[in-house]
Amino acid sequence: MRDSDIPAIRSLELFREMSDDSFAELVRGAYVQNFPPNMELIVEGDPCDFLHIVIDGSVELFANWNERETAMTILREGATFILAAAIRDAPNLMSARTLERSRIIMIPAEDVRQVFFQDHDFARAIVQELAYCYRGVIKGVKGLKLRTSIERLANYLLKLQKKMGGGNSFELPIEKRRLASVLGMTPENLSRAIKALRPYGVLIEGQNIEVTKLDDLKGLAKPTPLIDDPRS
Amino acid sequence: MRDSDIPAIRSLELFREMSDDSFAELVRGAYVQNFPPNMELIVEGDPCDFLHIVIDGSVELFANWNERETAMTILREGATFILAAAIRDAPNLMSARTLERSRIIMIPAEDVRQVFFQDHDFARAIVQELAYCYRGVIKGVKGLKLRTSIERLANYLLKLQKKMGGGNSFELPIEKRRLASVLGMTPENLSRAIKALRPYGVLIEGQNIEVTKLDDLKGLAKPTPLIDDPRS
DNA sequence: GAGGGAAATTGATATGGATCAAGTTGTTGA
DNA sequence: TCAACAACTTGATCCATATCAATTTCCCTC
Repeated sequence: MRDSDIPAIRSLELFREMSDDSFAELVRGAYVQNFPPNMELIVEGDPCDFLHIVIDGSVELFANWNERETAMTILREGATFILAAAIRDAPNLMSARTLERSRIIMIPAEDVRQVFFQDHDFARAIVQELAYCYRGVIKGVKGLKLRTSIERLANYLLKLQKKMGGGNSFELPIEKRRLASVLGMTPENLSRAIKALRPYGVLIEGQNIEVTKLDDLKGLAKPTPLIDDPRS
Repeated sequence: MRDSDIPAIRSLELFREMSDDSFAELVRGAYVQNFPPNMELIVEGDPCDFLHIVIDGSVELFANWNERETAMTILREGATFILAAAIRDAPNLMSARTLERSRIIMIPAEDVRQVFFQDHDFARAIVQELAYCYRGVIKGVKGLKLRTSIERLANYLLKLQKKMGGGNSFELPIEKRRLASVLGMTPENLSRAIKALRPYGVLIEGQNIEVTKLDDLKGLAKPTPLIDDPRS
């Protein structure tokens, strides 16, 4: 690991409050690596040896069953993954691949469990992070079971629009076929869903998104913090 | 709380390893109560004041959006709920209602956070429990996104059969309409799915289930520990 | 700047699952 | 014991979404 990485890591929520000693111990055993796009970092079913953290780039978590595949989520800088498996010393439930050139920290799961006991603040941070992830998945299930695919798309766009600063023009950060999979639909259907949002002021051309009639879109999407606010 | 409740609580995984002092502190502030069937224990969106644990009976976690409702899961003795919300001091993402007469412990969330810091073993148990719940939800999402409703039903039956001792005759522990909702389908569709499993040796009449050709059913269900094993 | 390959779109069609409308069975409580 | 109500089932139909096939667009590489 380069020394220049350390401040960025230290400033992550997971490590911000812990003691210098504990942090040093975690860093000692950690690897930081650059991966090319489309690199499989971990495979579903394999034992979990490292807690991973995305420093830069993006990573797709996905799962397979019976020849089928689905994207579970897309992670960006600051996100941790495989925390639950690392804590339980259990096999990974999801695979992970980079979507672009990405920089990843890998901390031995054993070290994480170790430092968890030594450092109250780290323990608190871990449990907060885990609870945060849990709630994120619950929100995802609620979206899947309670909404149609068009409603999910509409809410995704609203969330993205907010994240991108609230303007009415912004960029789609991922390929459409991956977005389709995350939202639980086929690429073909996403295309049609996009067209179906035209009357609500949504225009998507390539990666460019324009959202004019925000209120109309909200009227369709009916966003609620209990599904759509990642904090909360 | 009755003194006679204490041993049962102490023997739960969450409290088994902790010190007597810490346990006493938790118990001091806790309530144990019997609730009638169909009682709303908590409401989605409300602040979370208590960690709940089912001692006896069963509880349905469910969620609503836009006039629609879905069952997220059914909990039985030993299960905790609203742990993540309690830890994050965040609003409940799900509502809960009893399905039958049930006995529930309620521990003030504040006490849980307090004792988390005092007692390493409790902290470890909390984090294990939370990671367990997280992985449970992930498995649920995988089932929802990767399987058809008939495949979900088939896997549900295989899991239940195993849980009930492995015989080829056992009872459905919940109403079909709730099972339908948990599995992400309508009651009408569950009826048809049940009929569609006849050729695979499944016969369900009322609450009675008979599973003859296990191998055929497994051939259809293709169970995997990465979705269907609650431990793992 | 042309060629090739992947991604995206479009149209046609199939299908899983939802909805609606009766029935039927089952349960409960007076 | 029976009335009343809820749960379940069944059939008919509808709708959302998947699938299949054919282009078209985009992007990357040479």
